[in-house]
Amino acid sequence: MAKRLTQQDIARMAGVSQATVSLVLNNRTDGGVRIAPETRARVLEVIRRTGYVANPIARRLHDQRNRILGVFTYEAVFPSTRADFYQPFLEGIEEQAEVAGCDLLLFTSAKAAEGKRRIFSDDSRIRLADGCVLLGRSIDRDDLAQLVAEGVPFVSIGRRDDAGGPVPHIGADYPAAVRNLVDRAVALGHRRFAYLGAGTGAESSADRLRGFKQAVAAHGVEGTHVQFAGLGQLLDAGITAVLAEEVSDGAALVLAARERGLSVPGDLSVLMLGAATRPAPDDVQLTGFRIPRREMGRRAVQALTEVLEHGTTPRELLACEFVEGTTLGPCRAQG
Amino acid sequence: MAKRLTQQDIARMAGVSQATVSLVLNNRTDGGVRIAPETRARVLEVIRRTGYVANPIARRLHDQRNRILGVFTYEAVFPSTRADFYQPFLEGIEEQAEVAGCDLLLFTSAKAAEGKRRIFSDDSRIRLADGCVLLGRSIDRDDLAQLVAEGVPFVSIGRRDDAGGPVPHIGADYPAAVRNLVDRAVALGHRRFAYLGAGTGAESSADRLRGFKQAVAAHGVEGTHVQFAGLGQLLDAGITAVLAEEVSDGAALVLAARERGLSVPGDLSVLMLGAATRPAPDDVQLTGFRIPRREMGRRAVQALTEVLEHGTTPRELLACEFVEGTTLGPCRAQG
DNA sequence: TCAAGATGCTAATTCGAATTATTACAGGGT
DNA sequence: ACCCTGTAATAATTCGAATTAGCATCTTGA
Repeated sequence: MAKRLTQQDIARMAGVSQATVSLVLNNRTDGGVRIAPETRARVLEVIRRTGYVANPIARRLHDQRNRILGVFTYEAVFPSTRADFYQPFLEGIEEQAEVAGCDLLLFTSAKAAEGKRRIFSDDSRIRLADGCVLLGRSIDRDDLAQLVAEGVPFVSIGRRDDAGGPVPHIGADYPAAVRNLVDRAVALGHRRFAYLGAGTGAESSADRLRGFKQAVAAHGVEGTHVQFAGLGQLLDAGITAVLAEEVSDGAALVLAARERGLSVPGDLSVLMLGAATRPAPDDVQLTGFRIPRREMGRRAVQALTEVLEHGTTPRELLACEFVEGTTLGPCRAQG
Repeated sequence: MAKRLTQQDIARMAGVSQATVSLVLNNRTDGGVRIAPETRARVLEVIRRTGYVANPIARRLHDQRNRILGVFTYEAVFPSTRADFYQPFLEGIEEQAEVAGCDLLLFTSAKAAEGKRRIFSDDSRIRLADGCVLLGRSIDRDDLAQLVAEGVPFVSIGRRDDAGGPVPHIGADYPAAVRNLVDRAVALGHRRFAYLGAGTGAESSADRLRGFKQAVAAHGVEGTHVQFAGLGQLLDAGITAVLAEEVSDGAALVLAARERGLSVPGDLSVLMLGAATRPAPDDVQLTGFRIPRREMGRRAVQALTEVLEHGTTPRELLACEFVEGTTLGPCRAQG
């Protein structure tokens, strides 16, 4: 394996110093730096002849930045079972990283204890990158707290509660998105709502439920929260509009209603709160909203560069776009 | 902007010298190096508390190892239009990188001149990684030659022709896979074959066509190569079995035949040569073979570690699995 | 003629971690 | 006291390029 040429080698060949080679190479003319045209030409000629290129490693050592942005996930991102969830985020991340001229480091080495990666372990590699984007439905609280405490530059995709300090994040504005859906349903005459789903655990779940509660309170209408529920229970309770946290649950409701000969949205309106984490049938056009995943990825990388440059703590919620499906209609229950 | 911690910082906090920190960090016990257990513990404690990791840049400047493997592609890998192609490879790459305890560096910074990234540019970052996996249907010949010439450790996914020297690669054994298809068709009575597709350009295309020519020659049957062809031309020429390089082309043929009231494989057998680079209708079950993409990704990373450890030049073709579809049947043309 | 200024280049240092050579200090034996 | 042998840690150097301070040498102008 032929040894790489160094600036020292070039300098020797051109009969100048290493410093001169560097100055010529970087075309420096500012601040009292002067190189005679013939010297410059001589150096350039040697460089041209030898095909020398600066060693990027050495170059990077000098400035502080590695131009590497980390992407941490608790699980592998490429398996097809996971691709649906991660892919849109990653698309945005990649796009913006390209703009920023940074490379992306996927922390595949993070040892998986109990099937789940950890950010901090015996030899955490998180600081290999200049900064890091965190990706996942929920992030370990202790990991987050440690990141904050240690001042690791990072941005979470998805809003996060404080963890010993504010957590920089780019999230989706679920409360507003859910309120919007309730507003529309109320305008169509609905008065009895149900929120179907966990509504707790991950911030994304809690935020949706919070938006739901705010909205029903604001309108003075009835709103109940059920973790699981069959179609029968909902109908028995006089519910006319269901907001399903999981798209697949919403879709299941629609299918169940159809099987019973009920009409959606005639007899029941079903709204979905964002995207699926489980596969959903695609023959049901649920009304709801779309999470701007790709945009979140982009903004997260932008935010990360802000963190790196100004040490700020950016927090931002992006609006979710309303999706006009076929499962929201006027309430025609007995009034 | 929180400055990165250095070994010097750790040393100060632990009340030792930078050299000691390095020795502890690398767990050096050989060659007369001794660190008192309590000193070691103290240093490790500071490291643990601060979450310090060695700057990969500095480390790489000195010796040669980051435990970072690069992944180079000429285009973004995450956009959904590209995900189908890259994802299975990446899945294998990620899986094996995890086994090897390495992180993956996606070269998103490579500036896109004319819409295409280049491996080598003014400030190539390819050497940030210990080694690199190259991914793409075709790889620029000049880039390849330069990689070989400069002794950059890398492995190409997909067979590559020599470029100023042998190119390390993990490919799919297209010739064997295509020969196998022809063998089966001949056994079913087919005597007039057509190869539909480019058959040139990327090695993967050329390899398929080569396998086709070998097979028809070996059997002494008729085989023609057409870049584009309508169903009519093929039938007029008495072709009974078509091997389509592009899955979508094969599927189109089948649909065209059905529209004409012809039976596949009754009147015409259609075989597909691997996977789709363009979307194909999924209601046609083409007979052909499956490219072991994920396995190729895995093996490429394994091969790369071999390159790194022993400086070898691994070249290997993986077998493609036969896919029993519904479009290959006995030849019932006039015989 | 001699200081002031311009010109052209280089020595020395820096970045962060790894390594080698070396020092410092015990305690033990004579 | 003196030498020897472990033991424990550090100073100094290295990698390749970028940068700064500074040293020669040559022009000018008074």
